[in-house]
Amino acid sequence: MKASLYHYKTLRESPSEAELVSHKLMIRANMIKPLASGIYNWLPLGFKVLKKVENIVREEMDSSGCLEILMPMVQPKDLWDETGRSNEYGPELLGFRDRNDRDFYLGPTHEEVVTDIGRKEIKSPKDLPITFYQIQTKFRDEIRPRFGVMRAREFLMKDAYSFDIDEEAMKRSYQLIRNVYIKIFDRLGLDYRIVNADSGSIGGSSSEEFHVLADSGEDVLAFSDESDFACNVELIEEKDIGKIPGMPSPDGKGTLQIKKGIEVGHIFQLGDKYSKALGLKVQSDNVLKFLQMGCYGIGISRIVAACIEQNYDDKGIIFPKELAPFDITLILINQKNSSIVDDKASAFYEKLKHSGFDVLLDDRDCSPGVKFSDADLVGCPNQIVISQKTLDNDLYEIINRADLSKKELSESDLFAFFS
RNA sequence: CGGAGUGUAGCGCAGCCUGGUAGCGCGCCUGCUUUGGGAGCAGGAUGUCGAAGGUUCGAAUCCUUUCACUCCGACCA
Repeated sequence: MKASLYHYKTLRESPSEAELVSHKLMIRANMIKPLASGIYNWLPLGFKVLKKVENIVREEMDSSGCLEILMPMVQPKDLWDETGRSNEYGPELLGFRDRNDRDFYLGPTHEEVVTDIGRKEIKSPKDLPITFYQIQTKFRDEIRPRFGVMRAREFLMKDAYSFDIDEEAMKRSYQLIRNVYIKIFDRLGLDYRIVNADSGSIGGSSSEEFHVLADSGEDVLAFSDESDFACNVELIEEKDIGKIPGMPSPDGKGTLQIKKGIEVGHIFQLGDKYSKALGLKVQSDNVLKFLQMGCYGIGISRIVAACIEQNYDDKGIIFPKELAPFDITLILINQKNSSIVDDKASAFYEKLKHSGFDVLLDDRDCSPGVKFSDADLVGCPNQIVISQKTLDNDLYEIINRADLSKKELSESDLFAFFS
């Protein structure tokens, strides 16, 4: 992509409403633009990153055998009355009425709809196990949206739902998806923890959350310094929270410490809560059995913000390789007055593209400082400088965004460096 | 919903106290010069001063109402 043709416009100052680092940087990098409280436009650069997260999640879900579907965002209130959640979920449900006086909600989650699909599609134990998932916009009328896309009212989520014949099988499905989640978050390059958590209004017997560790996190996690034990302190009596640091771990291994986390994934063993409420059952061994369900969420848009919370410096975002909007930014110095720089860069750009790299060619007519600053701000992992100086020596200068170290390499060394 | 704050050009802000018809920096447009870490000079465009009502000869400024946005809290797969 040529920067002159891309909507590559950054802000020097962050708007006053932004408080969180990720929110400020996303706005300065022109990734997102607010439309209303908790409702955002995703502009080209931000959308590109969002799609990278989405694609990683999709790839891993697909390869584990989950089946992608797309459920409607608009859901009939009747369905929510069947499970009783139209009351339970409360004012977070944004509803409206159609021209025939039928009530609808904008979907905050899809247990009801997917269970309805289940009772229409799953007729026999032979149809099991099966897991459906979707990547789709959710709407929750949060009491207080904040922190940009971190806690937005409208946001992008991957939600998956497993169906099994009995509890044992359900637990297997749960474990399988738990492992998929581990793969996903490893690939995303995030520092995260899996913690026991409260199931809240989704319900079910047990649930675990995936948290990206960050000081700006809204959740407080307690975990052992020697074992895998970890939990969300929402499970602990408030008066006891202060006593946690230094306490022996409940599993007997190590002592507890506390860190803040951003919840980016949550997996639940739902049991038969929804299958009973909506009558989802099949005949097995001459008896009708309610299906055992699990549900599994990942906050796609939240991950973009959480990733930035974990990867930035005073110059801007430092995207991990898998999420960077571009692999390489080519920075042209004074290309306007040097046709050699211009020609060489164009040829090199094509070559990199053909080698499979996603490259941003910064051919804008502006001073080098602007290009360097913008490249640092949007956080692509590598910058390659092309100037008369480097061309005279037949070298390319490559700058590593993470530590801003510089290296001069010949073209062949450079390709070797990237492969 | 309780508490606090902010709305003035695309962004950041001043002006308001003490009423006199709107300004600064960045950005944007034009031209010339410049080009290795947010360039210089010259010229230029852009505002229903969040909205409505009131007071006044006159309101960005004072009063009332209202809307939006942000922060703290409660809340939150």
